[in-house]
Amino acid sequence: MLETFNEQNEAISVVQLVNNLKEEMNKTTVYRALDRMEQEGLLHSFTGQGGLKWYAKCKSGCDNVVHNDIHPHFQCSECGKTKCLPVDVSIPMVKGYTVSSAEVLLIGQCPDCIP
Amino acid sequence: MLETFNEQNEAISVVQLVNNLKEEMNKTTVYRALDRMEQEGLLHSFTGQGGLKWYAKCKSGCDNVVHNDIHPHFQCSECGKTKCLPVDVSIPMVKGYTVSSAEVLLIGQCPDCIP
DNA sequence: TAATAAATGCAACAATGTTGCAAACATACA
DNA sequence: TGTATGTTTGCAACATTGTTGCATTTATTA
Repeated sequence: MLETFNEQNEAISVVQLVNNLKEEMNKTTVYRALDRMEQEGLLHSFTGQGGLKWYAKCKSGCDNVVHNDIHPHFQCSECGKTKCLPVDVSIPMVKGYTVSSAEVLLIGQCPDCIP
Repeated sequence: MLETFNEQNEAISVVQLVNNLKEEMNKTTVYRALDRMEQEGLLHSFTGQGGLKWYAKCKSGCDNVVHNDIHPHFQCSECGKTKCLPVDVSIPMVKGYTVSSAEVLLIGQCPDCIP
C-alpha cells in the first residue's frame, strides 16, 4: 500500500485507495491501515473538495505526536490531481484565539491542465 | 431560516441546521434552500473538521457569480464554534499553477475556551 | 508448541448528502 | 374566477463515506 504512495508523488483520496485495493483488501482494512500510518507519521491527511479525505506521504520530521509538515494542498479542478505544495504558509494570528493547526486548500488548474 | 443566521453571528453546520429545523421542514428542503442562498450570494459555504459542510452569511459584495468574501474560518476544537475571521489571507502563488480559490481553516481555541 | 497480540474480513450499521416523483403552493393571465 | 404554468416542498428511496462488533486468521513471543 505504501508502494502506491511512493510510486505516484501525489496525494491519494481514500475513495481512490479503497477502489484500487478492493480486490486485495477490505475497505475496513484500508481505513485502519491509513489511520495507523498517520499515527506513525508516515502519512498525513487532509480534506479535499467535497469534504473527502486525502492522504499523502510525510516528509521526515513527523512522528506519532507532531506532524511538523504544515503546507498547503493543491487540488486541480480539471483533472482532480492533488498535491502537497512545498511552500510556507503564513498562518494569521488572530487576537483572542489560539491557533493550533491550519488547513489550506488551494483550488485551480495544475500545470498539466493550464491551456 | 435566514433568521437563524442573523441571530447568531457564526457559521452553522448543515448538520445543526437539519437538526434544528427538522420539525419545520424536510432535510431535502434545507439542503436545497442552502444551495439557493449560496447561489444568490446570501451565504457562503466551507468545509469544517471532519469534512462537514458549514454555511455563514456573506458580507455585501457577493453575488451569484463571485464570492468576493475570501477569508479564513476558525473552528474551536473545544466548543465547536465556527466563525468567519475578518482577516486577510495571503494566498501563495505557486509557479506553474493557477489558483482560483482557496480555503483556509484554522483549528484551535476560541476566546471563550482559552483557560 | 502453546499463549498472546495484532491484523483482517465481513456484515451491519450510521451519517451525510442526492434524486425522482408526486403533491402543495404560488403566480400570471385570459 | 378559472386555468395554465412554474416553483417549492415532502417523502421515500438511494448512494457514498465512514465506523463498529465480532469472529477468524496471521504474526509474535515465550
